[in-house]
Amino acid sequence: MATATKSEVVLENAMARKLLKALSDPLRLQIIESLSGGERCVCDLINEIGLAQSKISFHLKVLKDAGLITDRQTGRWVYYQLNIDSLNSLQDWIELLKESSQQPSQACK
Amino acid sequence: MATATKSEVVLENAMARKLLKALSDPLRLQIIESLSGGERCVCDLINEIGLAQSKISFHLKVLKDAGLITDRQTGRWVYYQLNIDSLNSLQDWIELLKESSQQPSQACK
DNA sequence: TTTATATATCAATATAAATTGATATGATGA
DNA sequence: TCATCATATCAATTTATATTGATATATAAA
Repeated sequence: MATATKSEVVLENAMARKLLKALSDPLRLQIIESLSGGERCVCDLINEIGLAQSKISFHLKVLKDAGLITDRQTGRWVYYQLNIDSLNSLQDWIELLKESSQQPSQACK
Repeated sequence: MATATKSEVVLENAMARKLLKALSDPLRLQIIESLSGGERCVCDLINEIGLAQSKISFHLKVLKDAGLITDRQTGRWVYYQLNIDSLNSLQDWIELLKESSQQPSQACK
């Protein structure tokens, strides 16, 4: 795993915060899991997940604003896809967390 | 990356949901980042983060319930540490998401 | 014992986020 | 042009979550 300078870590933290927030809703996770099988148009997501269109649309926007998904429009349809870069960033952030996390504390007194 | 059966994926999803929810608060992220430097007692966290004790305590409980951190008591002090297993699970979950996510959709019509 | 210290919990309140139902936008085909 | 369809947006409401300040618990020191 690549090392990171302090300022890179800080940048990653801000990004991680955004990503994690976006991933913290169960309906958004359903969307993410659906998209993990490949690109989907909104109409398919609505059918698959079986919930109100405005709801799906709202959560897609949250995910897109966080950079977790990208969209492309073709005619009337909009297709969404997972953004692999954001997932990689999140994995990197977790990797950094692990690095020196197992050092025991000094005893308090 | 190891493959996973369908049922393993489902299990991981439930765990991922819990972990992501717990990680979705900025104060909890501060705690996590502090613990990423190694084990800390609550008193140190309070000083480092500079916030009300009951607040820190509340968020530590959320993180612990999610399995992200473990605690050990010594005398009056309680020490918290990141749970590496939970971080690994999260990384694995992300890895699975990526696997076939780049397949393009069929066109809608 | 009594007192002090570290941490946890709780009820009340405040804040943030999600849902709903309606409407808007923008593309297509009749 | 008009009607229809896919998607996005919005205001009002509901629901979930975090904060606050006070109190409880448990350990240890005096």
